[in-house]
Amino acid sequence: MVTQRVDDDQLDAIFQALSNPTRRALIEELATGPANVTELAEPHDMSLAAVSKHLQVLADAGLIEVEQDGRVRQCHLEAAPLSVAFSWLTQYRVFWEDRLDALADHLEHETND
Amino acid sequence: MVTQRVDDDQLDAIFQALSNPTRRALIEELATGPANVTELAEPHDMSLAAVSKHLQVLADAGLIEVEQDGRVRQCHLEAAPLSVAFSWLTQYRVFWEDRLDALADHLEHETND
DNA sequence: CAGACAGTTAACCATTTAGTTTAATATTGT
DNA sequence: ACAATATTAAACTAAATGGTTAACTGTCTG
Repeated sequence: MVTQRVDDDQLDAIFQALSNPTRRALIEELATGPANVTELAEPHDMSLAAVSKHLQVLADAGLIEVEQDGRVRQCHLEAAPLSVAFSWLTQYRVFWEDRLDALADHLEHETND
Repeated sequence: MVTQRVDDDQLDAIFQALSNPTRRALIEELATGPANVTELAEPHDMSLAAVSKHLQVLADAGLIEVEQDGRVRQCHLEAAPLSVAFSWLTQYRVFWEDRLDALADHLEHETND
């Protein structure tokens, strides 16, 4: 098993990038396939410049890659950083699954009152 | 299967809370068991007030619960919000696993140059 | 009761964030 | 060359963040 050395700065950037609904929506859109900036901006109720900045944040966190093709920029999702965030959370998975199981049990035995 | 309806605000708060290294460290500490504010603050190179504010952020995001016992506050980790963040990432798991597999394959075939 | 202890609140400050609008840059089609 | 297209950059603003110190509140103990 590959133990990845993940530094705080990377996790900061990834979670920070994920903490905004517009950026999460952009990720959701990009999960269906690559798209350029104008396409990505279209459904959002803000200026193109604002979306461009959000994409910059995602790119800085490594969550997307942008490649220029003439005058359009094609953006695509990058897998690795999402899995880094996932890995961090996985550390605590056993903990929370136990707790949620316990909660479920508790609620089950409580249904008769 | 339980499809949980998770609103943007909750995900905002959870990912925002996770985007700071001090707060992630606090979660790591609390994963080993409950602790009070003074105990949690001790290893951190900042004022108690600063740690108190970080704990408030975690509590607002639902990531911890605080119960007062005399003059000490015992904090403990809450399972549900971590699993909410996990669930959001899981949506894209198939996507990124495919990508990472493809990358691994690619690197494997590239080792001979 | 006086003082120590545990912690929060308030007021402040510097920096970052999320948005705006208005240029500026590069590319493409006529 | 010219105008349209795609996008970033710059300059600005309001609000949020992460920290400080100092004051305050509540609880325990001698």
